[in-house]
Amino acid sequence: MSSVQQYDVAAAEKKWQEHWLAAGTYAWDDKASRAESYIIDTPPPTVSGILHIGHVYSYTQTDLIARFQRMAGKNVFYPIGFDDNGLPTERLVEKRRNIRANDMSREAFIAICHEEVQDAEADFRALFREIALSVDWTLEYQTISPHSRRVSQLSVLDLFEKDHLYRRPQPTLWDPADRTALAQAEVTEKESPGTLWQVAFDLEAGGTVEIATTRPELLGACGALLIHPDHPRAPELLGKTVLTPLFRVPVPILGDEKADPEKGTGIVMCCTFGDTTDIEWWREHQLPTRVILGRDGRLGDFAGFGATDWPSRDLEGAKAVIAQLQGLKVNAAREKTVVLLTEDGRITGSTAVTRMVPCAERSGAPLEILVTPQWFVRVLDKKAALLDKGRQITWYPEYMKARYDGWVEGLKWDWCISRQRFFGVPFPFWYSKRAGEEGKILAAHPDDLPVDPLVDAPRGYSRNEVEPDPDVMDTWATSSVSPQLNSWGISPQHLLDAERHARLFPADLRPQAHEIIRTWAFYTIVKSHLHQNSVPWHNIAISGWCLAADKTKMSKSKGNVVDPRDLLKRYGADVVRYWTATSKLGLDTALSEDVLKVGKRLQTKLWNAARFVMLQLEGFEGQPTTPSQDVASGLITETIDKWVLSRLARVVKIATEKFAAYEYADAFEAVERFFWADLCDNYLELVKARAYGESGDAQGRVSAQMTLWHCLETVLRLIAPVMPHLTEELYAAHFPARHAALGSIHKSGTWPKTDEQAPDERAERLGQAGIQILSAIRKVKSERKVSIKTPIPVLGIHARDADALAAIRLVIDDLCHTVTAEQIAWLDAVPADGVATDDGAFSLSVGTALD
RNA sequence: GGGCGAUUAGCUCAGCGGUAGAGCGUCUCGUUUACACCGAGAGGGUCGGCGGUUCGAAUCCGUCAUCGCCCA
Repeated sequence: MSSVQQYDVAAAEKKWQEHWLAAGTYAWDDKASRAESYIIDTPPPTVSGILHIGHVYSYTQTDLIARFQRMAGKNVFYPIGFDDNGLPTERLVEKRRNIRANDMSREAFIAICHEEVQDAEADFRALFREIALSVDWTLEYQTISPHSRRVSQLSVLDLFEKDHLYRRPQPTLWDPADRTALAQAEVTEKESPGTLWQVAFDLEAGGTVEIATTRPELLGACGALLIHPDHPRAPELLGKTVLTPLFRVPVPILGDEKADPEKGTGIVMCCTFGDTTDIEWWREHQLPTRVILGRDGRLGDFAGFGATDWPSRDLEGAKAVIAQLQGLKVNAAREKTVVLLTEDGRITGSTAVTRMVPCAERSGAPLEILVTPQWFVRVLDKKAALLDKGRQITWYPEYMKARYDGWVEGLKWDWCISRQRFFGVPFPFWYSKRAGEEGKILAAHPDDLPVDPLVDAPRGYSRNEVEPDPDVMDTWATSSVSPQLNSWGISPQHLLDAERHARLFPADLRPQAHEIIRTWAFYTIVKSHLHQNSVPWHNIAISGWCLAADKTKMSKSKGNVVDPRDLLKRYGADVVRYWTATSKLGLDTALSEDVLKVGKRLQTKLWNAARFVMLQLEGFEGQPTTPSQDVASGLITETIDKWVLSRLARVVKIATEKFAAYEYADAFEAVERFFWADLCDNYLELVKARAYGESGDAQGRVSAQMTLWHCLETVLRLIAPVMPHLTEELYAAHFPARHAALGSIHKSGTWPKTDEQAPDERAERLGQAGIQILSAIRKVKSERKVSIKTPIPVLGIHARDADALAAIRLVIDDLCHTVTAEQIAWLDAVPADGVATDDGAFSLSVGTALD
């Protein structure tokens, strides 16, 4: 028994964190079979983000599951990685160091990125250790490490070999601010005020056609007008040719049902490229490509303008217009074009409208669609298979799968994975400059990976015979291979460690925040499908967001951001973990001081209850086995003892089932209720007489001690996933021999077995009689405003029937001490002043002593 | 505009076909030898509105409203 009266949270948490790290408590056993293992594919956090309480929330949720699985006997593979690649890091570095990547050499910039990443990683590592994530730190990985680069490059090689990857110039989402191609998943639609202009085009044969557009600056890129076949003017206009205003380029009027007859004038122009519909029309009607926008988001030199596929009937006039637009950013070009159109008398009307503008999620800049050569992963032709993979994964909560399905069904673009950036994994490709095979794609040999095409050369070629691929991979392209990276195997064709791969792939669990289902979860499913025709994981657990106390998103501008390190300093890790354990998967949760305070109280309560139990066990020399065995062998004899052990058995069963179904909040709630209500408020009170040994009932005392021992020992294990430090501290202090044998309460196999003990319905029914009377007397004494210790000289009890009488006789000795009844009178009739118990089984008379 | 969540006691949330639950807060009481970061008791809700199915609905269906998210 520890003589310490107060639990020193900070000291204990630090002590055990250091111990676990040094002892390798959470080490994965690389000899464990697949069946004995539980594999977690932890998504590596992007280290360029700030440390957020949301990290604590979601990563702790994963840890609760990991700890349960480990204690339940699994060999848990629980790695953590850091995703440091990519644009987010570049932007952070540029901001922090006040530099521009373009102002220095690529090597110098990348070196700075590496430095910044070290600091950010250290912060995350410290936080994750402070909240006691039970990760195996020897498995830590970085997406910039040589192994990660090797696997990422192997991934694209495998896709390339299987023809799932292609590179060609085609319309691609383009972020003019960061000057890079983007994928559909990185687009966010923003509402923006705009104007729908009506612009009059001259029909070649005479007359005019009014079209409606919000983007008149693209007029020079117009390739056709589209009209719905049911439009009133369709019969008259279809097949005719118009001349674009200002540029005087002849374009056809085509019929298409995607032209909304209700919108604007019902006639629209198709340009290179205003939106995705333009691309569809361009493909379907084989329209010419007319490039007027540059990569910097400014109007360019209209290269090719005036040639046969882009002729003008007024070349000089058009060139004068071009000269005025060239170099202008899109918005300025729009204003200028409107001025020119107005001067030319072409604007016949305008309406203020709200447009949905596709913007880059990162930079916020409005996106353009440019034709650039990029690497694309074929996904559009695989929707059915990807939906099928989604069905093979169990989603927690189940309704989150709809987000995945909706995303897959709505895909419009193949997945563009090249980025025109610096800090990322380069593509292992070169383009031949040899005569006769110019432009031929040369892939690196798998054994040579990782390669830097700017430095290395493909086998059989010298550096000056090849042109390196200049781009780097999208950060998702590299972070979506974590299941392959950790299992050392990309595909049956590319296994780096076949045995390890068989043991680790697919994973059992993927934790994931809900807003990145369409990116991270989706891409990871794509990769495993294309590489291995497999799901990457069997289960995916979706976590919600941590909101501020006012239930809004935390944001710097609102000033309601909570630094997780402050929270940890104030409450300690176990209490913060408790807060996490009270909310369910998938749901957003508000940070709540109330809940944290309850966690703090639970911590103290457990500490005190453990002290009390150990006081009663001083000098106890019994050798407890399991509750049911100790009952069977006659060591545990008293009804109240069997009652609490049965309640305990029930809780073990519920907690085990709920935890296994990822319902850790329900699991822990059951544990907490048992501990506080059944064990502390009722059992510990009822058992005191025997535990103190004052009655001289030696066997009754042994039974009490055995029971107390089992209750505490089991409860500590049940609470261990949520409060790992406190339970380890108490287990080590109160069960030193067991603790020494195990090394830690958190080791594999320490979860209470449901077959160690079974609920005993008879004991529960009998014990319930005592609880009923206890409760009724507490009520009487409370109503009469007297202490529970105020003696009742004669407690009269009338039982409804023989069963009730038999039940109450079994617990009456324990009960008398608790309610301070000095004598019992068994009544044959319901007493006149009787107080009935809630279940009506008994009627009690306390006499006049309490009045 | 489509989809998905949420809407239950003052607050935070659980329950998801069979007589409304927990914790916090409130009120009353209690120095009971583990714990006042405690214990006992009390009060508090026509389960967002309206329809429907059912012997019976917070729970299933429809619809509307408000909030949030995802996607157009």
